[in-house]
Amino acid sequence: MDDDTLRNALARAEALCTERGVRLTAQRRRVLELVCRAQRPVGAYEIMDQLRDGAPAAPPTVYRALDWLLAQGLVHKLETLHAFIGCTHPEHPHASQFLICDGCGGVTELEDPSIADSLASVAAESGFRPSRPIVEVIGTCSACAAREDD
Amino acid sequence: MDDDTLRNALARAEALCTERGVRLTAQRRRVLELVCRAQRPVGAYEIMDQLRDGAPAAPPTVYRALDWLLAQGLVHKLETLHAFIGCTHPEHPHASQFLICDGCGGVTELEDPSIADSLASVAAESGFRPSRPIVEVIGTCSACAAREDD
DNA sequence: GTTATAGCGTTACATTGTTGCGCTCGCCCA
DNA sequence: TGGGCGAGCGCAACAATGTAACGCTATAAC
Repeated sequence: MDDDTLRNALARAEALCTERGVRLTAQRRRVLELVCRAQRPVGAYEIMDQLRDGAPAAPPTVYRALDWLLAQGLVHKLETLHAFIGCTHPEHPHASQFLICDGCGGVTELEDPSIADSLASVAAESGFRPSRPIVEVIGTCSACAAREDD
Repeated sequence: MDDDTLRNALARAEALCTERGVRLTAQRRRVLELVCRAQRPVGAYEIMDQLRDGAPAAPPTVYRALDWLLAQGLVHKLETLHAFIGCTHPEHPHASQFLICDGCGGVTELEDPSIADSLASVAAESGFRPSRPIVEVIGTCSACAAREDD
């Protein structure tokens, strides 16, 4: 994420929080900035490491910030990687899908209605009420696949 | 899982391994039996606890057995729970989906082609080659929903 | 201003998963 | 038939991730 995009993302987050009447504190903002800047999944302890310069933060501090950012939909957690990534469209609540490349570590966030619909209808058939649908597809991205095919 | 079903599952596993020319050793069988008997997600350390009677097993032993059982498709790992569950139809390779109730902790394994197809086509659009599609839906099962509605 | 509450710091700890090394047992083949 | 080879396992230590509990501080509401 280049500096402009990053500033843009942070500004949007700020606006969203104001609109919602919730507090994007300095800690939360610091963590959000680090997650967004990375443009790849970052672990909680990696965030802590980056925070050592300046005001160091202990695990509970970082996890509290991350939990809050998750609740606000500003970041996502990738369960298979134990890592976090900035949300690409936090304006509305959504059920995302993630394509995770195990070659380069890159992650693509999708928001495909057909998948969400399939999930919802299958769940409905069994009377199940989804609250948090998690879709993480491990595989090889097109760039890495091309490299492998050499 | 009642005793008959369990014995059946173990017998099927045994047959599959013979057919594949791989070794379902005593350790692996013990772990598989514990996972299948539970009928709910069990953690690796929970398995270790159950193994204390008899021959105790250290973490690497249990994880090695679990990794092997995963590779053979005899158990699944639920990433969101850090837990394992017996596969309900290990005969063929498959991409499963899981409905995970956060009320009772019960898990339903599905194998719905519409979801798998949606995932595959969306991945294909971006040139992504899926190797391990993970779908875990957290929510409330019908029984727990009924109880809540009281 | 006073007070209730959300946020944060700190310590200690819990849970989950891994690395490395060496021994043994079963299997293959000369 | 026995020599070697590799898969499997025991063991010790450790790494990574995530939590609990408690009290202080700063912000917001009245």
